[in-house]
Amino acid sequence: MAVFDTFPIGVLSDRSGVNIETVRYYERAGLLPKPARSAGGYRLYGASDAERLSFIRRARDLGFSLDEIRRLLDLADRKSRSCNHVHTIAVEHLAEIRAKIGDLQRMERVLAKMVKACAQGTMPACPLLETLAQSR
Amino acid sequence: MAVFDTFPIGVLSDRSGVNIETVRYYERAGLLPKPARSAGGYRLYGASDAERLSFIRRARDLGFSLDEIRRLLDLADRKSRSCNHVHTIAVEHLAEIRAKIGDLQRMERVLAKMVKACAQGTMPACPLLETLAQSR
DNA sequence: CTACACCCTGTAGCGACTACAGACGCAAGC
DNA sequence: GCTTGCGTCTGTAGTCGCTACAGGGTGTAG
Repeated sequence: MAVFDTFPIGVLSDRSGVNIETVRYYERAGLLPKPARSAGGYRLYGASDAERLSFIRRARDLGFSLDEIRRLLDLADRKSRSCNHVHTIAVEHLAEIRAKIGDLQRMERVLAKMVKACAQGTMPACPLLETLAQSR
Repeated sequence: MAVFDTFPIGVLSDRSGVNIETVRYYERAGLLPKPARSAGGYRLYGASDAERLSFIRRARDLGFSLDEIRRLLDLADRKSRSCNHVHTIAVEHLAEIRAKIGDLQRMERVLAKMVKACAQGTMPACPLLETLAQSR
């Protein structure tokens, strides 16, 4: 019968799409539990580790910081799954994302205006540099 | 008559709104020239340094990397003010900003949907955590 | 038995700062 | 002239989220 099938770090890396070095980094950072080891000292992972790592990767893709993810994992681990806490973290994070979008859009507007004003030819003075040089 | 009036780093910091430590960092990073020194070894700055630092700060506010700023300053210093180069740097940077905005907007959509699906009450299972845990 | 891919630890690097520790400079008050 | 107290100096280490080695050990297929 199939016992717990375990796999080394390279397989985990391939399955989850997370770099080997990053996996070890997550372990050091306390996001992944310390895995079992083979006789020779190799890390041995199981299916639950792959799941956890996938969770981390998806949360990273959504822009959560490792600290936020740590808190999410804690909530999941403790099964004190008070949806409240999770909801709070997500809402705060959403606000951060929206603020960043706003900042970038403001930058975009200013830059686009500058670029438009700057003729691409070679000119005695560059309006782009001058715009930046002006004191406000 | 007023000779070159110079001022120490703290005044430069106040005038430009750039942290003292950051000013020294910019010097190490080659963005600011090495300033004159007082008999006691204090850095002595002049008006042109304040201008240069303000240029850097405004460019940073627009999201230019220090490397991009170094290139912009080089162009300005050499007076080989080929507007072409400056324009190219700005256009590339604008594309980066737009890409970032796109990424963040995608994150926002996914997160907002998740948050909406998650009732704020205390539930046995949290739809938010589950959404993240699902394999795709 | 050898070759080779894989894995191990530990350390250093990135970018753009920020935060010290421990020493020195400088101006004003007494 | 001496003390007080702030400003400044250098050098180093920390932050975040990785990534990239060096220099060794492990596991396995031919």
